[in-house]
Amino acid sequence: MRNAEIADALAELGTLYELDGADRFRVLAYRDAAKAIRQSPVSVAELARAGRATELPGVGKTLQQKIVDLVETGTIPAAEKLKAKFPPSLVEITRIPGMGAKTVRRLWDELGIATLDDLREAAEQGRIQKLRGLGPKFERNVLEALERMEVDGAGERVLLSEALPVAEEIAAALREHPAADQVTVAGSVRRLAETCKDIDIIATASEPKQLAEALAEHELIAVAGNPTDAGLRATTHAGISVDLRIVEPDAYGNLLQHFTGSAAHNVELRERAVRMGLSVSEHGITNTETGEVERHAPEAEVYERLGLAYIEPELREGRGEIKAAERGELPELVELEDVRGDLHSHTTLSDGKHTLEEMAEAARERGYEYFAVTDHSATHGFGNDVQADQLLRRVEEVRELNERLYSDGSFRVLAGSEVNILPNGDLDYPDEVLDELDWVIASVHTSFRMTREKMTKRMVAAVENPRVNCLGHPSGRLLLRREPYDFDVEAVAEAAARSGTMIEINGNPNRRDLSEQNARLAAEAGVLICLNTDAHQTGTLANMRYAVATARRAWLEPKQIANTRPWSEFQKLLEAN
DNA sequence: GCCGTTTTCGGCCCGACTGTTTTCAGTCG
Repeated sequence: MRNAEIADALAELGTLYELDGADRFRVLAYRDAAKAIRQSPVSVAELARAGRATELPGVGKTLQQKIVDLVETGTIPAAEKLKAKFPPSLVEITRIPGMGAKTVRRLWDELGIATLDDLREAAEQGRIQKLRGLGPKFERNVLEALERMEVDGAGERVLLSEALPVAEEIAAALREHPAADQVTVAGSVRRLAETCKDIDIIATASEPKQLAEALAEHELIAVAGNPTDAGLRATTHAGISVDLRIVEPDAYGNLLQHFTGSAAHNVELRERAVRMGLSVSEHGITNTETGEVERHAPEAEVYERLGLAYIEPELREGRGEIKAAERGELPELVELEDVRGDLHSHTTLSDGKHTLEEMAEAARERGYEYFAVTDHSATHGFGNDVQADQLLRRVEEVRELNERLYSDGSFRVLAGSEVNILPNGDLDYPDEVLDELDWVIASVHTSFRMTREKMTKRMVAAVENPRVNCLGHPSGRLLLRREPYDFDVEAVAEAAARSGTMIEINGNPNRRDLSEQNARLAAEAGVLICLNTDAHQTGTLANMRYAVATARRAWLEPKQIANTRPWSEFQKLLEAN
């Protein structure tokens, strides 16, 4: 059973308990545990079977047992009991914005509302507003929320690559406005998360309301609320909501810290503050004894006041960064400027849009020292396959190009291939063809639905193949679209560490694969990570920023990443393998 | 239900907003 399924079951059980009127902290415990399970890089089902699920933060003995029950029988007894008491469709209703478990329970008790259809009917008939504490406005909001849920996926998450350019464009426009002072993108966009629910922008301004009005009039904004001195809430034409908050300059750091999050990070930070006799909020830090409030214009002062080293936004996920900051043991994170080469790209030979020379020149212009072209291999299909004789001609073309354009030695192109890993773990070129290449990436492109055991064996075989330099997009996931295939990340990482095979973080913003959790696990296992774009045209070589973002969120330092090395050292890595 | 340089029991972040209320509960981020 997958981590996501276990997490879903526990989150549902938490909501069932909430409907049953359980203590809110108990409910919170189920939600926190579900989140930790969802984020775990290793199989929680296996952990629980081994009695080790309690190693996860927020999972104790009770939940350990419930996970075992779930994995072995497919259900949790407590959940079955509660589902006999309430229709499980009540859990659906709690997903409507503004409808919590308390309200849903009342509607069930007093009006017998069990489904979304029941709810719509009751609202349309005006039966909800007759209940004490729920008026006509609430009823109207329910109907509007139901409509929004049907019309489009309003409020759904979008890829960072959709949110980030919009956030940057809006922030830049606001900065230009004469009323603006400071403008910073906060929230999950600033943390460079994989996906974002909305865009948060923090600002100070001489004329706050004018700045809010400027946002309302921005060409990307489709719908805007009421501009005030406090800011504005708006929605772009693409359906992304944008929240602008304007504050006094002296508390700018407090507000930025608060709205950068994450929620988990802030909770941990504030719990620590409470132990120090302090109370942290977006308005400042209050001394609980004296009631005195300190405000901080620079964000770093917030961390300093709490006795912590400055924590980079990408690390603020409640994954141990506060303890590390306390001990001065935060990593020196890799930066985009550290990257000296890109080792996964496609050209017109397979499914790319630009030629070998166009791609090479674009890579050189980005300041790289080395660049690998890795078109798809013989069994790729879609009419994009490259047969062995074509590949060997490509090797000649690369040699000729290096000689013609890059003979001064400051830049070189590696002749490579992205070779398919066949279901049995073999590669789809003969060894003597692979021996002609400078660089081999091995990736899974077919037969995703193998058992965990078979898929693990398949990938371990590829990683242990002495002709393979690097494993490509290891999980096969597509963010918001396709789940990763099932394999044992730990086993593959151990095999890669043993055999000196690199594993890539694919910077395609749909992939970000290795994920940040898996990249951290692999690097800790001793795997050398490679940051690649998988660019299919010159423009997407810029996706290196997303590979770096994932690496930073995985706590990676330059030394853990192969292609931060200058060519002379990278070359030695290739020779050693 | 979890967890421990204040605790194995008694705590568990903080504030804004909304819609309904005469002081607040519920929901959200």
